[in-house]
Amino acid sequence: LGKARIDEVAKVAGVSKTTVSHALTGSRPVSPAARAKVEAAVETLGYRANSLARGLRTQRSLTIALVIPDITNPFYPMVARGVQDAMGDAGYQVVLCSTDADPARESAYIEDMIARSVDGLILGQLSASLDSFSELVERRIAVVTLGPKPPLDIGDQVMGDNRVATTEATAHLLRAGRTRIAFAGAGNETGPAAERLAGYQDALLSAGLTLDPALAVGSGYDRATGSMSVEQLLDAGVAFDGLVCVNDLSAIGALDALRQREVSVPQDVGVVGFDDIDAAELVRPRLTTVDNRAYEKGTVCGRLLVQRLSGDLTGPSRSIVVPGRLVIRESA
Amino acid sequence: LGKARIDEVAKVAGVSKTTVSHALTGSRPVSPAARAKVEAAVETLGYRANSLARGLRTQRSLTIALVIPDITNPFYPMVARGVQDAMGDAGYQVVLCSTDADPARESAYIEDMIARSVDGLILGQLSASLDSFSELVERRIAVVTLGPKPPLDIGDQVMGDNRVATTEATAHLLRAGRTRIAFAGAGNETGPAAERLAGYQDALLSAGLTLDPALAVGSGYDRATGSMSVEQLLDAGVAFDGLVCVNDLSAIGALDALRQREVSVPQDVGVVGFDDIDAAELVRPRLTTVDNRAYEKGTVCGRLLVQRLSGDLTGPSRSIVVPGRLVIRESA
DNA sequence: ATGAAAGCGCTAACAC
DNA sequence: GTGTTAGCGCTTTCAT
Repeated sequence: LGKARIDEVAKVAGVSKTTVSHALTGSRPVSPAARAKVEAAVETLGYRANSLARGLRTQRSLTIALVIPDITNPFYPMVARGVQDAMGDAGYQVVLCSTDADPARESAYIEDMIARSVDGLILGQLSASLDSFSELVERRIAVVTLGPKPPLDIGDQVMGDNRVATTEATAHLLRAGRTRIAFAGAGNETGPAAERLAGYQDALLSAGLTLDPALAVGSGYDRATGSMSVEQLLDAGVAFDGLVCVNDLSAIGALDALRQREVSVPQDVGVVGFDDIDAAELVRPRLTTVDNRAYEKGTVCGRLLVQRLSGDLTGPSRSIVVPGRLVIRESA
Repeated sequence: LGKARIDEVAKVAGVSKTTVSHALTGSRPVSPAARAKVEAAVETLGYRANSLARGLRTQRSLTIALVIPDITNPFYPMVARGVQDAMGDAGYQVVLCSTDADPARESAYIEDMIARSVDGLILGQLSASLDSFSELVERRIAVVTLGPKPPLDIGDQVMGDNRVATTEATAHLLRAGRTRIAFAGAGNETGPAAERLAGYQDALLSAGLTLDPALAVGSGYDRATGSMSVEQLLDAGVAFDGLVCVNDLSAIGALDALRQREVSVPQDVGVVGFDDIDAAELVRPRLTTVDNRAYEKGTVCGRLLVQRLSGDLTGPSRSIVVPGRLVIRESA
């Protein structure tokens, strides 16, 4: 049991390999009688087609790879689950590759996945050189990118709306009557920070406020970013009654620093984060933040890829935005 | 570029397919001259061996699958990273399969991975029927299990020491002079809870205390488990000055309930958790807990599998314990 | 040190 | 509706 090949199934069923193959894949009509015999033989032998051989022959592996920068970042496991849920039903196997944000590793994974004849690729964050990408284009491998627009058009993209969502989060602070609103993580050159900062500025401007550079502080995406931002503001004697943080981790750091300096949240200062990581609900006060909808992004990526692979979707690359959603808790 | 096959490399290099193959895999001596020509041809053509064809021929895929119950449980991503770090250097590709704790899905994944000729399997939590397992044994696929001892001997195992670690955590409470120590999550039938409860009891007994059934409350592994346990104790008027929780999530729930009932931690009650999830450091007071060493467990699994696959390790299944480590923070 | 040829297990023309 | 046969791209005897 377990190591049977298609010839044996054919022999036991009393038909040819061809018929077994077609009965199993449904690639051409098979008489009910033959089908029944094949199914019985498969059952008794515990047969399962060798997918290496099948893939070699068909040039399709029913496998797609999800390449992400960091599997320990809780955002990506949720994305992965969404992708799996969207593609599993279509019969695709999802292979997860975590690159640790190392461009060399990303290239290596992509090349390896090509060598393994994956049918498609979902790239969670682009850092690799364009070399690997051009190969993707040449080989006509279906690609979906998750995140900001890549320099080269290599496939469909799904992205968030950092700017709009942050505008909304900032507006929430404004609606509470706050007017001196700071931004923690303003100094980041790369990543989504710039868009979030812009969204924050949009909100202030459309509320008729002026931008005070003294209120835009800090850089990075970790807890230290938040605490240092708060300390910088406090030490400089900059008055503020609201704080928009570049992400949840920095917001949690900010909460720490505010508690330490005996500034009460949300009474004295309202704080909002971005991401809605698990910890946002665990800290006290519970963090008001923007749900970046990792799971939904995963399902959108998966559906897009399935459509491309099945030919249901053709034509130029699409770009889909999955809007963030404000989650109001206690911190603002 | 990119779609070259071995014949083309051979032609460009002016040698036979055979020589190209051996030059690339090192499976037999090749003259320096031939090797140089092959390498040049590979370079110019951007050749990469098709791993489906290679696997079909060699019956090895240099791929192993890591089957885990839930990718959104932060424990497993850390394990995955450990496995990857341990196996990547040996040239193995790690494929992650998340089963959502669904036995059917687990079986399906295992069978699928067999069909894909994976060389080995790391099983993060056993729930599948023994059917799939027996096939693993028949096919002599290398298996490492992570977690409690499986009913059938299917390979090496690496596990934690829930009991001993919980004894240590409880002893930490005892050393602080606490004598009325409760356990939250005592009602769990399955999983690691039973071992942890036993460890807690061990500690009390060896401190010369008697076990008060009124102090063993709650069931489950989530935050509600912890809050409800605390409320049950408080409502029943059971005095306690220490609380051992079955895991961090329940400990965080307990912290919530204690704050709500105005019991101060660690002054009135010392609280310890288990797992050391990220949130343990994020809650206030910071949670004292047991680091279950996910990354180390992953590397141990990976190393074990590499040794089995390379033949460096033979003989009966081994069982390796990765001890937990007490992390003292503020809650006790 | 090198090559010719067989074949891993499967599917898909092509014939009937 | 079914079977025969030729490969998919690679490794590996076996022969030189």
